[in-house]
Amino acid sequence: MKAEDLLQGHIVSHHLKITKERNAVLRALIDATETERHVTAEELYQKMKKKGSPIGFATVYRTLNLFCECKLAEQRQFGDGHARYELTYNVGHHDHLICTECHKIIEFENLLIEQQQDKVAKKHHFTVYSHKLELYGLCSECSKIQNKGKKR
Amino acid sequence: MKAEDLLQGHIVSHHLKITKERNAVLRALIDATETERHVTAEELYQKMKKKGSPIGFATVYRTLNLFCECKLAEQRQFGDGHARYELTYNVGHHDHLICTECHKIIEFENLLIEQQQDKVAKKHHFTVYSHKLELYGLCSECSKIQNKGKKR
DNA sequence: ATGACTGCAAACCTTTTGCATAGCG
DNA sequence: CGCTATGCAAAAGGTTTGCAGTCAT
Repeated sequence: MKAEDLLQGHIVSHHLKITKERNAVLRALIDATETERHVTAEELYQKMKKKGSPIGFATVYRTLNLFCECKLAEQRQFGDGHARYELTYNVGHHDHLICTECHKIIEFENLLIEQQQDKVAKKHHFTVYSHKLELYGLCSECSKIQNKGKKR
Repeated sequence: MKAEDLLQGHIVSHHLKITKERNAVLRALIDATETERHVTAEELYQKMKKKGSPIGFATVYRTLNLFCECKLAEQRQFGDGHARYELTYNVGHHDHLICTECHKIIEFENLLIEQQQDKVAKKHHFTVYSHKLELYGLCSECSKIQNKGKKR
């Protein structure tokens, strides 16, 4: 089942409507997945403007919220005041390494960590539905640059 | 070295000034540590108003930012649109379990997770300076209520 | 006295909402 | 047709900033 189908199913079952705007946002989000992956509403807005399918800002936000509701996408806050959206459908869970210098984002998975999280949750009698793990620091390149600066 | 001394040191070395407002915010933040621990600017503002040391909103924010700069406190975003501040000085690192229903926040530490994080960082040649791990779900009490509701 | 700090209100910025119009089903 | 979606602009909500006056050093 493709992302498009999940969206269509959700739309049909909730008596919503398929529109060219919703399709366009989904396509833009899928495109973004190939490259940056974590996109802001503004970035999507600009992308679609350039691509010749201009769309209102409000519609971008409304559409992204719709996507989040049907679990097609997830919203994340990396702390710069801009919400970022990420396609999650058919993508395994993963966490993030974030370079505070060049803003590069690397994804990773670690089973052992997930297992420990379950243990912690159980210990506190929590029913955990989701989690976020973010490591902030310098990527390999930015570490090098930093070190150069420090020598003498 | 106490938190007050750290602040004073930072203030003196940066040619800033010790004021009753800054002292009051620090005291309010220390007080909060005993109970809720993760406080919003608004909560501090209200707390200080009630305590008879009213303060401007802008000053609360400016002071909290100052605290973050000198590593006395940290800002966190738990996703409800309110930045929360937490005293970090002399407090070991910890992560958070967050109840999405009653907003209870439980802190925990897990060495194994930290070790795995180091491994992941090393694998990607990252120099990690900080991290956030947040588990979202229902606390024991809210889980119970939820279950009750589900039983026809 | 000098320069930093405060309070107030206005400005900011991102996100949401109201309303009239357009368009899917 | 009926009802939802869109676009625009205005509103909202949290945080920051400018300014004139106050206060620490």
